Amino acid sequence: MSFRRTHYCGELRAKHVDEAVVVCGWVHRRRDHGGVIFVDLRDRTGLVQVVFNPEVTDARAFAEAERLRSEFVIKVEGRVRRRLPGMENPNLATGEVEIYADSLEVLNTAKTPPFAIDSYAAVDEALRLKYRYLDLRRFEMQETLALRHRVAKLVRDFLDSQGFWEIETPMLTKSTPEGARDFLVPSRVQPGEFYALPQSPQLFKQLLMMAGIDRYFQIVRCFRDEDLRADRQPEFTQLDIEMAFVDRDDVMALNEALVAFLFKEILGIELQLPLRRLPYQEAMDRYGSDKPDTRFGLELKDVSQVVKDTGFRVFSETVKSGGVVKGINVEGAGEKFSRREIDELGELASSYGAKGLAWMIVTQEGGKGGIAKFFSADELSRLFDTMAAKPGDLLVFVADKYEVCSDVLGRLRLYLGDKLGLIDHNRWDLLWIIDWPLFEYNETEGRWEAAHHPFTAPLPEDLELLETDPPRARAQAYDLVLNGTEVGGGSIRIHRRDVQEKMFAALGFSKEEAERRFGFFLEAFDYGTPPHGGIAYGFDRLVMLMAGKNSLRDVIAFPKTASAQDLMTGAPAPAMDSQLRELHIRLTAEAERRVQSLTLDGRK
RNA sequence: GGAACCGUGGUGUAGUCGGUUAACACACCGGCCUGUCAAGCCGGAGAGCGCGGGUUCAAGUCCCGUCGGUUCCGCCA
Repeated sequence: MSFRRTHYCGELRAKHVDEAVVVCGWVHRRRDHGGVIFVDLRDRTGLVQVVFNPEVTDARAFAEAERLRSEFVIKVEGRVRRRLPGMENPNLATGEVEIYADSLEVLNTAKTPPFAIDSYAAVDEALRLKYRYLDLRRFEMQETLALRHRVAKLVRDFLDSQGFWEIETPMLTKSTPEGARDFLVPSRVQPGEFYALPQSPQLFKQLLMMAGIDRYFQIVRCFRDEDLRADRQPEFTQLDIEMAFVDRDDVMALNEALVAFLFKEILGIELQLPLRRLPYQEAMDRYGSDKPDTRFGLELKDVSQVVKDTGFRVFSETVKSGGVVKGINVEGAGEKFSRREIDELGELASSYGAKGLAWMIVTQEGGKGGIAKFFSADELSRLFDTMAAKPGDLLVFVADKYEVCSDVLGRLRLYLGDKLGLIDHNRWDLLWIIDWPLFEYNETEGRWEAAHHPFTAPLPEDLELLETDPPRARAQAYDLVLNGTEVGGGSIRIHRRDVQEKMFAALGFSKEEAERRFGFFLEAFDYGTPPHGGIAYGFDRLVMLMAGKNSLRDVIAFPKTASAQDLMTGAPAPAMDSQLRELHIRLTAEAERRVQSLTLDGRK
């Protein structure tokens, strides 16, 4: 059967007047005036008004039109007419014209959908996800999917023009050491053994460099079995890039050009290049974050030196025992905030891990409230100096280890920036965070770990530190931060076996363990590995920010809920006993009981 | 693993300090209607309040548990 569609609904304009057209789509809305019937016909390009007029339309088609309902799928043959003067609809791209229908074919009827496709009212997200194919019919969702497609297309165009090859890497692979929990896939053929789904193609892209591919990229699905957030899904997409014979500046320059290209093409924005580079340590000092939102102030100030001898013991003792006292000047909030709001800040600080939040309000006479009474006039004036405080300001302080102070105040800063409306949402704030530490301390495990991953090269001048003082070693790593969200991160990689072995040693891997986990990779170093480096973007996150969305679910066609379920397909679901047997898997008694109850309730 | 918020016709909401018939808008069904475009007018049907238990003379309203959604902490780069 041929549909002979001549145009998409949303593309009809005045220039098409008098043309005979065939359009197909869904009935978006229907206005039945008894005599004349208007149908807004929808496809992915937009709406066009179709007119069924008994004086023009043949009687059979008109009778059919009377039975049309929302979401019926129809084909209309007709003629494009200019709308009568005064009848144009400026809200519609096709509003200058309409189609006079000659014939109508109902290709499919439709039940009334569980929520309105044409409404902009918020719909319960669970319902949207259950009927995702209906949700995706909404213009807003289609626009986002189109944007995502265009970003992907432009990425491919740009990287192709720069000599990159798109190469696929395995989904069924071996666990890579990226800290997150792996999704495992049982092997039927090798009883008791498992594949891991990739957390990223890290090792493969380095092996491609070893293979002489020189420039590789991939838009690739990655998997991490950790709890979800608005900006975290268990399966997500990375834009993965790797290049050989490059240094840090080469990689950063290429990526700046890429991002500038995307911003210009998608958003019409000219980025100022090169992008700002902020050393990690400075970001932590000033913003308490390794992905600072620098669209607003409220910077952190270190007052340790000012308060180290004060009578307020919480402060002086902290400094004496090697901690720091840092604060934020919440400008104007001394007058604006109620006591209740200040207490809320304290509760927030506690929930972020602070022992407490010290505060005071700056007045003409000095300070009042909170901890003001513990300080002499002289101490207050030096404190206000450091904090750049003026009457009416609210000062908040955390006294603790450096890491705790930074983290707590960094989070409070974000909360306050939002609460006080200091964030300019029209600004695109892009910057690099560079000079990362190579290692970071894992409190729970009680050991040093790779801050980025164990293949990150140290700064050349810090190579020595790998053996003498690892915690001080800095990495040739760089993160790209957009409006306070990490959108990409990468590094120059280690390309010499001796350095890689030192790295493993610094991480406390025994020779045997390194051999067992990465033997194949270490061996590859012996066969001529070029210097190389790259980056990986959170593709969904990038699209989310460019689309102005707050949730990853809005830029993924079929996302999972916060409890990692797919409400449409019902995944995950119990497996059949026969499947489990083939895979050599037996459920625990607890899992067995749970599956039983799911089945009995009819939930699965 | 923890916390908070939410769950009332198909959808979005209201429902006060527990009180007798659960309200409104949209959608839906029928009728009228030849220029609307979130069409209009008239009429109608549709929920016992996520589920289970408890307190009470009486429970959308209070309590406990549970399921689901969302957000945050932990986790995750």
